[in-house]
This record gives sequence, structure tokens and C-alpha cells, in this order.
Amino acid sequence: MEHHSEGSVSSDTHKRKKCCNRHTSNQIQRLEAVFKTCSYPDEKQRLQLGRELAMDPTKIKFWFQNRRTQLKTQNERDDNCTLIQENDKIRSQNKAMREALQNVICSTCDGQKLRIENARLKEELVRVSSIAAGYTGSSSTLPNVPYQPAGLSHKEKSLMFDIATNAMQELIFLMETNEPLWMKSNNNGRDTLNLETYETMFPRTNNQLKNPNIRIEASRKSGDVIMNALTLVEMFMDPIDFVEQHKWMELFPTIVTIAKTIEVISSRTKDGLDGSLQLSNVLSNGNDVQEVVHIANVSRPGNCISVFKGFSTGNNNMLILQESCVDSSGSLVVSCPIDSSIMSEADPSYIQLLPSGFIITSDGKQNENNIQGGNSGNDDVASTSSNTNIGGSLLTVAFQIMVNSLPSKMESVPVVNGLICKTVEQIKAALNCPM
Amino acid sequence: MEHHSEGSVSSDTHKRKKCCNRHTSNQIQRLEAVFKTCSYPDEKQRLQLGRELAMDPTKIKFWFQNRRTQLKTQNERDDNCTLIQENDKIRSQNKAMREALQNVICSTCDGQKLRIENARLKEELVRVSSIAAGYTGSSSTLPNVPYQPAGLSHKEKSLMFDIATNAMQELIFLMETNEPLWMKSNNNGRDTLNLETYETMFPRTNNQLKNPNIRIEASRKSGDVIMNALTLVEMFMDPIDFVEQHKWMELFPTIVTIAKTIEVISSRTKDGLDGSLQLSNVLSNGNDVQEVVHIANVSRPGNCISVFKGFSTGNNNMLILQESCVDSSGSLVVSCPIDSSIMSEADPSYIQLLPSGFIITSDGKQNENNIQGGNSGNDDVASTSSNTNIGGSLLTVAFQIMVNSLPSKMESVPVVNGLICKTVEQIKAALNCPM
DNA sequence: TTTTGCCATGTAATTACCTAA
DNA sequence: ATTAGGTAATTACATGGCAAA
Repeated sequence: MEHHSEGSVSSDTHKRKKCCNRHTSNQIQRLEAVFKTCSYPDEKQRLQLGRELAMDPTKIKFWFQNRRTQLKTQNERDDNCTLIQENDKIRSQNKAMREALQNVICSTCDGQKLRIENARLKEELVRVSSIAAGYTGSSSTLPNVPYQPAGLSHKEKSLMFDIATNAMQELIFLMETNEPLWMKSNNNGRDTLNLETYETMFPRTNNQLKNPNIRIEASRKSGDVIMNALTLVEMFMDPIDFVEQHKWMELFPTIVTIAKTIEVISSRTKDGLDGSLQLSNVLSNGNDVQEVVHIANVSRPGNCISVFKGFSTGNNNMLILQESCVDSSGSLVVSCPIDSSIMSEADPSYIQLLPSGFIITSDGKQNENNIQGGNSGNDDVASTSSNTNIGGSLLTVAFQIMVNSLPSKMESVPVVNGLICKTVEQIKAALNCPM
Repeated sequence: MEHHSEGSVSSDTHKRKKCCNRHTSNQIQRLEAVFKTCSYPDEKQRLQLGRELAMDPTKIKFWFQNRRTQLKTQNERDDNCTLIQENDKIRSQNKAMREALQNVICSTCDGQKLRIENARLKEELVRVSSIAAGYTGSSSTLPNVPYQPAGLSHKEKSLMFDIATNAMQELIFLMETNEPLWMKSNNNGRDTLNLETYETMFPRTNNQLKNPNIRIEASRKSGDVIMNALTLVEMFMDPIDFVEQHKWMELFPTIVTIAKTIEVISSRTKDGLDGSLQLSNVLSNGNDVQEVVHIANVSRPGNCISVFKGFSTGNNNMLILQESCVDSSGSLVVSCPIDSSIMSEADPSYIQLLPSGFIITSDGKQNENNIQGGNSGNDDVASTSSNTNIGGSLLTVAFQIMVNSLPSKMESVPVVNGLICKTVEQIKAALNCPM
């Protein structure tokens, strides 16, 4: 609003500036050189430069100021460039990595899929072949209970074995897995099954679980059972009891209403219930023994300390104290004969204990079978390894025998050797190892 | 050089500029408003604006011009900011992804292992079921030994340690991985590195590999080296040799031209080169020994049979025959002293051998640390387990000592006990276990 | 505490150079 | 070839903040 005639003045300065606005290249060169060494010259330096270049010191001050800002923006521009480049690089890297991740995940998914498909195919095979085994029309209604009282064919038996094995694996998996398969509920300490996860893990082709008429309950809880492991295992091994007649019906009252043993497919459980339990027979030198005390190790289920009493021999005073321990590192059985007639002595610490026993550990091999630790000396120690082609076990047996308590025939080295060999053979036989 | 009297003119312009140099805020508001709609007004618009704001149209032109450059620099500055932020973000994303990739790869490897194990178990199951008896033994997976750097105070040292650790991990990864990282070439049995895959797996921020002046060669080949493991390890442990002065330069003649040890950051490798090798010192009851014979086990690299000769003791006839064996099941060292003066006897089978030794196996636990196998008797056998919280090892030591060959002070049980304890302590110390 | 000079930043004006009509 | 208008660089301040005097 206010001004006015700028023309005259501007034309005035115009002329002057037109000719002398820019500094000469000479001056600029010199200024640049100084700027390189010092971008903040003080008044003295400015005056000096002014004299040198025939310039007003103020102009020099201005020039330096402007030069500084110029440098700054220049640097910013450069930064910008490098930043953009770097950004690009990282971004492409990012992309590559993302793809790699995708691929890797896919490969895992493939593995998962393969596994699932594997399971599905197996199941289907079971179902189809059971149908193909020849039922007239009932397969459509209840294809999953193909139960024929008559003698089962070899194929059917192996199929049932497969089913049982799969079921066992699934059960073990269900026991060993936690989230996300099982959801902890805080109120009663039970885990409840996440059905969705379960279905992805164990998919069924004909998913009965989806049937709205079927109600599914699946919960899990763990606790200690203070009970002779032998009895506990026996309860699960056979649905019927000679005495009580219906074990499973009592064990699972709301679930199992009737249970029957149709046919024993695998007689594996007839020989012995568990490895370690029967092995005390091995160490008892052929004498029959009976478990009279059983102290379960609560923190390590399945492991226990027992006292066995020899019977069917004249020596009724012989007791055997035994500890058995099975964990992921291997199996350990240590037993120690005690003459119960000396138990009455005042100080039990005077009782001589001569523990003997054996350890079964993995030999850690996958596909070899070398004999390890074959040290021979004057100890009663022997090692061997099983002869399978898929990695074996390492069995170490140790005996302690008081020489003066041995019968005369045990006194020679060959006899001791024979004892060891016989023991190893017995253990192998008890474990169904190839001899 | 040319001009001169600027004083009069400058004072002249000075006054003018002081009062009317700046546009009024009113004018600027209007100009800004127009600029928002159009940053390139044509002559007409400029004339119109000039009339409106009582401004010389040239000034308006200038204003718009300057405004545009201002906007530009402003944008650049903003870009700079956002670029830096974005850079940061992507970089951290990158890092996270890299870690994820690492983990995913690990999980796939685990999956792979699991699958292999699964297959193995299945096979076993088939076999077992075919003989209608058996049991599935859970094979213990071997825990990998975590590499623990000693506590370092210096930041730089820890950085260097990090670099070394990363390099080692990368090296191990490179050794363990095949396709697609390595491409098999059929002609010479060598694998060549796939650089693209490598770069995605191990990206560098400042990628020197992209530098056209750098030529990259990366190939891989494996073979057996028939050589004393001690010597081989020693060759890699220190770039310089006391005698030869330049080991690395001779080992890698075209690669390493000069090598120097500047400073030892971790003295971990100074204690002993490898567990099993130095442990013979433990068993030698404090005497210095020297390896005089070394028979490498070619099929099991690192395992060997050695003969050690005691020196620095008066008894120069003492030889120690030792077998060391390390595999996935654990470590085994058995050594046996021999009196070489009786080696001249006709029948070597009469030479009495009293092997002693120890076995280190995994205790199979992941997060527990119980003491296992604590059987006590009158054997010189002791077991203990390390006290870490990540699963430990089971150490079993066995001595055989002829009673009549012992010095008198060794005859009592406490002395033997002490020997065992000392040995266990020495082994633990040698393996850097917490005491 | 005020003064003073310098500095970073913002503005106005100018110059050199380029492009398309 | 001329010319208007554009960019980039440059010059010359103006303004407000800051710190030493």
C-alpha cells in the first residue's frame, strides 16, 4: 500500500551492480582457498583479505557467510543422495531377505504338509484296505470299527499294528506338547485341547470331529500316582482282569462301557512287562525273586527302589535291594544282595554292601556299529554293543563278588567270565536283542 | 582490482533497503496464498498481483522465483529427515529379518533332524514290529556345546570377540550347508560358492564384494589329513611359529602375505588346545608327558591312539598307551601305563595292562541337573555331573591300580578317594567347568 | 544488565546460462 | 536469431539468537 517510486533508485543501483556485482574469478579463487583452511575468518583476516583483494571487508564477511550456507546446503544435498542410494540398497536387501524367508518358511510348510499328507495317506490306506478286506455294505456307516472276531489276516494284523502305533505316537505327542496345542486353564490346573491346532496337526480325511452330533471333550492333567508301576502298567495292558473281570470299565467309568480282548496281535507284552523290572531276575543268578517293597520315585516316574525276596531257594534270608533308573541318558539297574539275618545288628553302617548292576546307554551312533570301550582287565567288567544296523546300545555290566563268599566253582577266571557272558546273554534275551 | 568507491552508493542503497527491502506481511500473505494455488504465475497474473499489492511485477517475479527455490530446499530438507527415519526403520527391520532368517533356518534344520530321526524311529518300529517285539528307545540328541567367551571388560575387545564369533559361526554355517549356497562342480570335486545366496544370507552394509576391483574366489573341498591333530590345530591357532616364524604365510601362500599376533584377546586357547588331548596330562598324575607316537583314526577324525612318554621324572621307562575317542555319544579317554623295560619280553601277551580312564557323556537332561549313577562301593569309580543350568555332562572315572605297586601313602581309602576327587577336579578345570 | 559483534537463517535482487516458442 | 521465462548460483542485506564484554 505504501510505496511508490522505486524506479529511480533501482535504476540507479542497477547500473552500478550490473558491472560490479560479481566478484572477479581471481577474488573468488583466493577466497575459496582461504575458506578451505578457515571458514570463519576473524576481523583481522577479513581486513587483510580485503586489502589484498581490493574488497570491502564487509563484502568479504558476506561472502564467507554465504559460502558457509552454500556448503551446508551442498552437504545436505550430498547426504540426500547417499541416503537415497543406501535406502535403495537396504530396501532391495530387505526384499531379497523377505523372499528368502518366504521360501524357507515354505520349505518348512512343505515339510509339514508332507508329514500331514503322509499321515493322511496312511490313514486312508488303513481305511481303504479295511474296506477292501470285504465288508458288504456296512463300511459307509462305520468304516472305522472294522472288527471281526474270526482270525485276522496277516495284512489286517499289520494294519491294526500300524493304527495302534500311530495312536501311540499321537498320544505321546499329545502328552509331550504344550502350547499351542493345549491351552492352560488356570482354575482347575487342567489343559484343554485346542481343536483347531489339533486338526491341523492330525488331520483326518473324513473329519468326524466336525459332526455337530459329536461332542468332544479333551483335557489333560498331570499328577503323581503313588502306586507300584507294575500294577499300573498291568491295568492298562489288558482290559480284563482275571479276578475283577473289567478293569477298563472301572478305570474309565464314563467312557468305557464294555471292553474285551478279541485276539492278541502282538505277544510282546506276554514275555515281560518292562525291561528293567524283569532284569532283576537276570542278576539274581537264576533264582526266582518276588518284589516285596516298592518305593516309586515320584519325581522320576517309572524309576524306583525295590526290595526283592528270593524264594524257591533254601536261603530265605537273601534279600536284594535294587534301584532302577531310566531316563533319557540311559537305563541303570543296580542291585545289591543283603543277608537279612544280619539286619538285626546294631549299627547298620557295618553291613557290607556289594552292589552289582548294569547300565544301558545309547552308543550315539546312527549307522555304524563299532564296539566301544573294549577295555579288558582284571575287573569283572564287560561291554558289548548290539548288532543292529541303525545304531545300538552300549551295555556295561559290573559285578562285585566277595571271593571268600563264592562257592568253590566260582573261583576261577573262566567261571567269572562265564558269569559275565551269561548275564549279558540273559539281558540281551530279555530285551529281545538278536543274539 | 577494478573498483573503488562503493561507499557513496552503498550508503545510498543502504537507506533505501532498510526501509523498503522487505515486503509487508500483507503482501507476503497474499503472495503465499497465490503460490499455494499456482507457483508459476504468468505475466498476466503477475501484473494483476502487482496492481493489487502495489508492487513492481518484477519484484513479484523475483518473489515467486525465490519462493520456488525455498520450497525446493525445504523439500530437500524434509526428504532428508524422512529418509533418515526410513533408513533407520528399514535397517532395524533388516536386522530383525536377518535374525528371523537365522532362526528359521535353524528351525528347519531342527525339523530336518526331527524328520530324519522320525524316519529312523519309524524304520526301527517297522523292524521291531516285524519281529513282534521290541521297544522304542529314545535316542538322546546331543546338546551342542555353547561357546562361552570369557568375561572381557574392554568394549573393543568384546567387539572383536563378537566379530570373531560371528565369523566362526558363519564359517561353521558355510561348512555345514550345501545347496543352494554351494554349487557342486563335477570336474574337480569342489563346491563353488553361490555369491547371490551368500549375500542374502550374510548381507554387508558396505558391500565390498560388489567392488569391481575385488575378485572373489570361494570354493570348498573336503578330504582327510593324515596328521597329528595337535599339530594341525596348532597350525591354525597362531599365525606365527617360534621356529618357522610364519606358519600362515606358508599354509596359505597366495592368500596370506603377512600375519602377526597383535594381542591375545581370549586366553582360552592358551590353556589347552582341545579337551581330550590335554586330558592325558590329568591322568598322568601330574607328570609332564610328551606324545611320541600318534596314530590318527582316519575314519573318525580327531580320534587317535597315542603313546606318551613321561619326562621330567626319574622313571624314563614309563610309557603311556592312550586311546581317545570322541563321537556323538560322548568322549572316552583310556590310558594305560606300560613299563617299557619289560617290553623286551618274548611274549607281549604276558605284559600286564591296567587301563584307566574316563568317559564324558551327556546326562541327557535339558534343564535339570541331578547327580546320577551315584553308586558307591569299593571300586575306584566316581561319577558327577556338571553344575550348569543347560543340561550337563556325566563324567565317569575309573582307575585300576595294582595295590602292591602303589607307594605306601596310596594304600588308604582316603588317599584313593583324594586321587579320584583330584582327577575329577582336574578334568573339570581342564574343561573350564565351574568348580 | 545492557551492549556489541558474529552467526545462522531468511529474503531480495542479480547474473549466467539454458530451452523452447 | 531473438526473446521470455526458468534454474542455479551469487551477492547483499535483514532478522533474531547468542555470548562475550
